[in-house]
Amino acid sequence: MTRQANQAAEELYRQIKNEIFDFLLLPGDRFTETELASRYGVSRTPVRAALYRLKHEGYFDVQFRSGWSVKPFDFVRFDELYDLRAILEITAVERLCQINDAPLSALADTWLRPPALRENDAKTVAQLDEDFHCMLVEAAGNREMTRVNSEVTEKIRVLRRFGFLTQERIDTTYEEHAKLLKLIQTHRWPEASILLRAHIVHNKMEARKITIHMLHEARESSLSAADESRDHAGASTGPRTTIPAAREVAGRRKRAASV
Amino acid sequence: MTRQANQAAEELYRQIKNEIFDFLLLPGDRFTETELASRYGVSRTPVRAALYRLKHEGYFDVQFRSGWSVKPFDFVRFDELYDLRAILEITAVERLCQINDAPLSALADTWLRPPALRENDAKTVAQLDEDFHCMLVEAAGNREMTRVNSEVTEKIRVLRRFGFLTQERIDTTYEEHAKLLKLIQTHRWPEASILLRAHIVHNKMEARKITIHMLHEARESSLSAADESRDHAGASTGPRTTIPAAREVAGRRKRAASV
DNA sequence: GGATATAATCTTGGATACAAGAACGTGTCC
DNA sequence: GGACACGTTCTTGTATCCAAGATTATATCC
Repeated sequence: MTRQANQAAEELYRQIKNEIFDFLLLPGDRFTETELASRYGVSRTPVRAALYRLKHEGYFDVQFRSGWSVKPFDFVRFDELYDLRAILEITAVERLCQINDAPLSALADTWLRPPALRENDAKTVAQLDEDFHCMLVEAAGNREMTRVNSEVTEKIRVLRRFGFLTQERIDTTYEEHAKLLKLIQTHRWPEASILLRAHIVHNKMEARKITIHMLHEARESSLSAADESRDHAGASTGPRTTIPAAREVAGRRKRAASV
Repeated sequence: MTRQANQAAEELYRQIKNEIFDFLLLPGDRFTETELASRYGVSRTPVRAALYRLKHEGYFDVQFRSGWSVKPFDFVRFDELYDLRAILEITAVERLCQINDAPLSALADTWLRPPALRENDAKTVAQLDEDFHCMLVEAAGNREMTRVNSEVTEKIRVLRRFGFLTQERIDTTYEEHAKLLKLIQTHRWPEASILLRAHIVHNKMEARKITIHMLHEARESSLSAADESRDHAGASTGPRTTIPAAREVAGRRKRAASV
């Protein structure tokens, strides 16, 4: 068994990204490489590799000799990401509508089941929803399209994760996904397209609304809010050694007053 | 004037990427961090930053304790990239067709000029062609779409650069671009879409054909072919200090027999 | 010559050292 | 209190060091 290349850096990349998704690192937060290095018990080298990767993906900024910061929320950018996602998914659905044996049985198993068997946990449904939309694109067969769609999906995860906090949103999601699958299977392209775009826009508005609220909460009571969101999402299961209250991160620096 | 962050690494990133575009680094070539570091007169640290960035963008592979290699050409992947590009550009054109004041005057200046004033140099036309297609997407106004399209454009540049070696290809490009601009200005969406897709597919086939030929040539006579393509494209104008014949790169390693 | 065991050399990943200068705190002056 | 000067601390970017093991070269045996 040959060791994976850049193991520590890869692991850090995932963990730090999860800190953003879990609102442990809030938009505008400032931090240093040394802080992360000591939190994770490694040297600055792999931390820098992970941070630079995340910077190139648009999550962080770095100021020369002055530290790092989490990019502030930019809802115009989120709109553009949602729009790009819609373009890719609608194109995928258009193509799936034109073939007879679209490989969607796994999705059908999850989304066409009777209401009694549906999932109800917000976190679970959020993950299922991501999988649904990504697998739709994947089924269209273009791996580059799939890759870009997955990246876009991750970038809006921080919003999207809050789209399933009410039973009404979960029910709507199940109904719309089921409807979409049926339209694809019966090759009803125009209706499928219209439904999917409405579905995406609807979710976007909902997620944005709740995100602004959550962000406000996290700002108000830093520690408790962070713990709550951590409990709630629970994404980081890795062997984190000593990560004392990540909200302490800002240290003497002031957090920028960004949305 | 505050210094740019990661200056050496950023510059290396551009230069090494250009080595790929210029066929100085051929698909399958193997090399080490130390080689590049001494070629560019820096330490391994910024080289590693640049290489890892390029690796994440899909240009390189790295084997733990065993060196780096240029990803072999994968024409299926190129097809998928061309297809993704077509999706983005056609969507952009669809949207441009629906507005009255599409900001395309700069493009019109370049592509609607009388034949006597046209560019004829292959390298220049290749750059103009890239600009045309990227600005078309940019004009649609979605920055994320623009960003992805630019990345995709770079990834197929290594093929596309050979699409303008004959006068016939240059003339066809001028005619089709002019036609497309007129269709957009007159809001003739279906025709514009069909023309653009045909244009992209046509260019793809042409570029692929020539690329296979060029690759073969570069393999046969390493040094001269490299120098010629360097002269021809001349992309790297930076302050390269001591870069002796980059084709020596492989050293004792064997180059994989990849397309 | 050809195969095999063994030693020398290379290579990456991560830790550490260092330089230039940005941010910060403190003391001083008014 | 407020502004400014100055010295300390902190931070990033790059170079260098080191460990583990992959690769190559060499010696040995048949």
